[in-house]
Amino acid sequence: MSKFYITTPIYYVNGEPHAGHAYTNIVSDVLARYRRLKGDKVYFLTGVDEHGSNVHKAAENAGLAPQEYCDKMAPTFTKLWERLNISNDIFLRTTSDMHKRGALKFLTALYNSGDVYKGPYEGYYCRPCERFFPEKELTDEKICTIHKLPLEWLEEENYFFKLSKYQDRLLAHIHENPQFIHPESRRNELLSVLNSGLEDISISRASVSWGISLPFDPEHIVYVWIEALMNYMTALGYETDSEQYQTFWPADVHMMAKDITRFHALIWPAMLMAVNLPLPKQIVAHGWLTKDGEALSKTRGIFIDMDTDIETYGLDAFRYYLMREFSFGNDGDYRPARLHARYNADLANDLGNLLNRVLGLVNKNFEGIPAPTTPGEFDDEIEAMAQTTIDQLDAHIQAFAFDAALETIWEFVRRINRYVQQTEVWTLAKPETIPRMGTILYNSLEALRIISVLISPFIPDTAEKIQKQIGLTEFDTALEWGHLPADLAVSRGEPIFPRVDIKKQKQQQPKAEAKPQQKKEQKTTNLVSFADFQKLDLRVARILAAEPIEGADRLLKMQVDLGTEKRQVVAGIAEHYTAEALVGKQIIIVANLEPATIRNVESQGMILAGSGDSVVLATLEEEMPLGTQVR
RNA sequence: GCCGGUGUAGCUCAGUGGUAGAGCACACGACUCAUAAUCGUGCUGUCCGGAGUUCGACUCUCCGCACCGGCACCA
Repeated sequence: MSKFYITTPIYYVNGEPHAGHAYTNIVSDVLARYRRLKGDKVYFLTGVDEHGSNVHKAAENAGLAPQEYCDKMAPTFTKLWERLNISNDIFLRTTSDMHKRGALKFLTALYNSGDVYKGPYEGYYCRPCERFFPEKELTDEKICTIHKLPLEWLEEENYFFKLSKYQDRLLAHIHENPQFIHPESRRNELLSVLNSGLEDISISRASVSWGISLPFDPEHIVYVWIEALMNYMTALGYETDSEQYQTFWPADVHMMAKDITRFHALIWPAMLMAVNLPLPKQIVAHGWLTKDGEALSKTRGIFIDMDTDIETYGLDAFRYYLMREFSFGNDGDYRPARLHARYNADLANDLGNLLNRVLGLVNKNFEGIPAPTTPGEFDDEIEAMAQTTIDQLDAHIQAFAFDAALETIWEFVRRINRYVQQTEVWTLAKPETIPRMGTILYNSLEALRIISVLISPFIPDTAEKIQKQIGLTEFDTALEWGHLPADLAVSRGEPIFPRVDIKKQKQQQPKAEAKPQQKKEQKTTNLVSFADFQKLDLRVARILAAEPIEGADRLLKMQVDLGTEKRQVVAGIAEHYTAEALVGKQIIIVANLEPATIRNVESQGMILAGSGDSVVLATLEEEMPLGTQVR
């Protein structure tokens, strides 16, 4: 027996959980359940990240104290995990004492390692850019390449972690442990990041108040990302060096979406190296979900309506679909129509109907499950296939190939349907053949029992339902053929997956179309005086010509007519507008913005556009003379 | 623009240096124990395009196109 510690990220509480979170946790849940099935000692962590300025702001907007806000938000996550049947062993909140104390201990250790140093963070700073210029970008004149303004020499107090020091060790580790980052595409990506060099990272924020103070300098709050990573250890009781911690650290799998691999595969291991602790075994990244081919977007109201689909098809169908249809690691397109197809074809027709037909025959012809007294054709093949299915499943799960894993199980399901068909069991209810009939039905039920065990990590409720109908009172996880006792009283109930016809589904459509989510009110924190506003010179202009800028995906160079003069402007809208589509359009530009050079092209103004998940140019309701002031 | 990946039946995808496969969908047939289920048979493909290596390439090399991801760019 080995141990298996799997973690999901801890999610920011400044928003409701969505389908992406659900996917991460379901995948992790499948792995956790599978390992438990194999007899491993499993610890499964999920939780929420409650600190940092984003949470602070969200609380303010909600008119709550940060802690109050967190207390209100955390249950939206726990409720979802219950709904999705997530079998986590702990739900960690970063405002818990356990976490805070553990974090302090870790930070102290990190500090004592000598790899933390206090600024002064000195560098050339551009105020309009609000950022420091890295060495690489500095010119001899020490001028901001964007604003053409002299850079200021600035010193800011900050704590840093010597990430750069670990570049070689990280490289070596990734090379020596090919499994460390999964899938390989992410691994390659991170190797290329490593090869281009690491810079030290700031681990504290002086301007933030909602968080954990550095134990060695209470004036500073630990940067929320750094704090969050430590949760994987604090959740085990790192602070007290508990038995739990001794048993389970290092983590076997850190599961996450692809966007946060850098923190987990580079920064976190380097931090652990610094304090001389073992590294997690595997960083595993999955892709993002899209919906009917479109990126999810709050503002455009594109989201996955889990509630409706779970209501229509049941939780297990939802879990099954996510695991069966998506190729793990790649982005997956969530399509309710596909869920529907999978539900009817795989769950209702193949599996549900198989159980139903076999139990029907047992009910009609026997008192309880018949004993397998009379071997015959195909029996050995079925039994052998049970074993190969078990073996192949294991290989696929090791490789995170959940789609292949389920496909393998379903090949077996289909084989049993064929077995029933080939043997024509229903014709054997005659005195001379009834023992053979009983044997075939026993074999079919035993196959179904093993199938129920194999699918239990994916669709646990269904697995239980199957065993209940077979007549088992306690869930039997044995994978040995023949474990099913004869004479059990079966209790054939309602079909476990009643077919859902399309009409029904269509009726649900209006509901699914739903409400584009209302944009959360964003409180404007920085008020601007009217005088300041008046400084802006906004004007109506027309685009005369537009062309892409070579070497930049997002930029378009445009000639615009202001009535009195013509200007050249650069705008980052190439991903949303083609050059041709722009010509002739009336738009609004900021006419008195200081010129800037972008990608060696001078921009003498700025075009206004709504800018969120998509980008839409700002125009006037009706055309007006060029040069008209906008205010 | 740089780095990496993908491009195979209507759909989702597997695959091998020797002239292509699975599931779904579709058509026809069988069967009737079962949830209009199941089983069988069949169906369609310029295996992205071009050039090259080879006796022979979908599979290797190069060039190109499209799409996806990472980085840069986003006044």
